[in-house]
Amino acid sequence: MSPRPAPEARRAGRRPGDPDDTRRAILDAARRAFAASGFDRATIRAIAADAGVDPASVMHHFGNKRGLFVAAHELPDDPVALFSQIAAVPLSERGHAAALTYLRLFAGESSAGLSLLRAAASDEHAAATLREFIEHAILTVGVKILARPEQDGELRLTLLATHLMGIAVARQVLGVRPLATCDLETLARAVAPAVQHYIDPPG
Amino acid sequence: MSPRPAPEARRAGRRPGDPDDTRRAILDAARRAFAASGFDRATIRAIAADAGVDPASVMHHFGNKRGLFVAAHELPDDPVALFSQIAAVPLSERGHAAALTYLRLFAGESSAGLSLLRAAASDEHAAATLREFIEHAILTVGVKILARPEQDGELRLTLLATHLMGIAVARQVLGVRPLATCDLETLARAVAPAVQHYIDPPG
DNA sequence: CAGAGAATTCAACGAGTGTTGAATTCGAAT
DNA sequence: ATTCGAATTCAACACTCGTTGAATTCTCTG
Repeated sequence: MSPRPAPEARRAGRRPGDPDDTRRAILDAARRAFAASGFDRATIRAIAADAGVDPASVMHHFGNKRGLFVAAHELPDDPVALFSQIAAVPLSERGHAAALTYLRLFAGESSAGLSLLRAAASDEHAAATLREFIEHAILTVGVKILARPEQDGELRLTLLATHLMGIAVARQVLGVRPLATCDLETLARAVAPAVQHYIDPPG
Repeated sequence: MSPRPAPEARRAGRRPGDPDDTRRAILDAARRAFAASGFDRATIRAIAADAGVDPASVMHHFGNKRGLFVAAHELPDDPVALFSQIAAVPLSERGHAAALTYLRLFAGESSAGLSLLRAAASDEHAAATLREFIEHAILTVGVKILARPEQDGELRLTLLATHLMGIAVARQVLGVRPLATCDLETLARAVAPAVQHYIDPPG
């Protein structure tokens, strides 16, 4: 008899308010889902449900699943600023600073770095994105943090980056102890000497 | 008129020969597929086709997809022997030896280590398997390669292992240069000092 | 040689996925 | 006020995948 439909059913049609709120809610849910489950296992239906939205709305805003993934991984952080921050500290403490900076890049529940890393394991597009970020960052700004850039600098910086990426994988993806139950600060202190070695090799 | 069916059609029924050949062919194809595409994207249909076999035959031999995955990742190598090999060389060269041993663990097109690593990115079972292998190997035999096991030995060994795992990820999953285009020997030489630091820290 | 059981294929089911088109409602420009 | 377009939902399609049950052929034992 009552003219309104089922109490919990949302009718079709545009909602009052800013549509960008919907967009942001979808992106947040997508980042959480991709970081937790990787590209394949994260489903648009689950992301839409988490964002309180219909799956078709996700398609409307981002075209397809890959478009959503790409939009969710546009890095707001400028890598130049990231590395400059390391180069600003004295040479003897750059190992610790670099370790902390890199580890933070992959920490957090909806970290774009972690999400990209997870996806890269089985998706060539994600792997290419991460590869190009690493190579580009190293070639353009990374050498600034080195003590003597002339000799094998590119290789050393790459090893530095992959060392810390490996720690992030073990910590956040595999959950290897004692890494997973260790705060970033003490972890950075333990890694600092090795990282410092890549920045400023003796001899 | 000819009584035989279509030329390329294989009839149902048991084949002459050793059924273990089929089993081995399936396992080989599975290792290739899992290492190349990860657990989710590797399909039983593709594995069966690669092995020249019907998908139902895969189910008959291994029960389900996870059973196939587990069977394809039963490690033939004894981790104890692996680490003893490192402990056998003089202390000053253990960094190089450890690097080479670890990197080989993930090298190769159908490496079980690489395959497990790829799968671990999105599968909790695979992640647990790899985590337990790393933790167990370190706790039981890894400490033998250390110069002084007493102080932070567990953490140092874990960092060593994750360093080299990170290199493997960058090399084989992401394809980061110059790592991907570098042979294992020169790579091991470049990493050796950092690894040595974890085995025998100065001071 | 007869029969049990294993190996193999075939065809199909059922579940889950990304995606689409139509219908509906709101905001903004004219 | 009207109209156009954007946002949103609903229902459904098409596809792929893992898995299953029946039918067929081989091997092995007694």
